[in-house]
Amino acid sequence: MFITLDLESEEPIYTQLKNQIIAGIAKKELSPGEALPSVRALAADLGINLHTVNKAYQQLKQEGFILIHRQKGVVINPDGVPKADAVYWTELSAKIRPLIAESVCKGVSEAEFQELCHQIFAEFYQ
Amino acid sequence: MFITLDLESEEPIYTQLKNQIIAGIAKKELSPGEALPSVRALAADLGINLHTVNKAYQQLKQEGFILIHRQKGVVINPDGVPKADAVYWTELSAKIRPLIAESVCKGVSEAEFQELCHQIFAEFYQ
DNA sequence: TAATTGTTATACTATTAATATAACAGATAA
DNA sequence: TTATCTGTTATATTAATAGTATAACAATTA
Repeated sequence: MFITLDLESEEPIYTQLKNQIIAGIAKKELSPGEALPSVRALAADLGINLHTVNKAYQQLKQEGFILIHRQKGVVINPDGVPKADAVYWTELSAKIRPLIAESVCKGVSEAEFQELCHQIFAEFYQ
Repeated sequence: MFITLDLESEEPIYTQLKNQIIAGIAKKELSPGEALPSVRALAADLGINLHTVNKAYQQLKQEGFILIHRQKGVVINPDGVPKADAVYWTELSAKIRPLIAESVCKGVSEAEFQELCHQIFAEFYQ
């Protein structure tokens, strides 16, 4: 599980970190129960601050991706990630809608959009 | 063309404004060449500051959705919105990828995801 | 001449992102 | 016992962004 950060990006560091861990779980590079580095170890490894890693971990915990034991450390949720519920579908729609609106304006067909999504799904099913 | 803002939202006001104008173009509620309110008029109408509207307009201009004539006002691009190019496809992928990664983690199948996209596309082709 | 247009400039408040230290409490290893 | 490591909490600072508030400018139009 490699993590690469773009410190010049407009995307906050903690968001990049969150998304890469989520991608790692989706690609099964990270398995349920598997340990993640401590906040201090990962911060040192990535050359960033302890609190930036902690912010990413706290949000991942809040969303059910990981568990944090006070003295044992951080692990990928052994029970798996909570399944999509109605709230998640609503939030997902709200995130995708502006992307589709812009695509429609720019002449992207539904088939082209679906093909792009298909290719991205394939990245997670290797 | 109705615009509704959620001043409590974490989404910046100028972003909400941008997205609703883009959605208006996608739904053909706004046609090429059609005039938009002046920055002052729209700001007064929405109860927000002139500069917030101006920021949205400037970004829409930068991305080719609208034209701004110094004394004539603001119009939807009469030549239509620039078609998707390689850069746009790359940016679109980067925005969709984390959404798909999270969906995969939460047990959403590709078919379910595609169906959601299909329904959203349908909103723009009524 | 007066009003309206986009534009620019300055200033201020509030929030967020990121960093820097420091300390605490509980568990574990020497 | 002591030292170390864990997540956690607290405080402080810097930088950037979002939003607002005025004010003024230049060009067009009524």
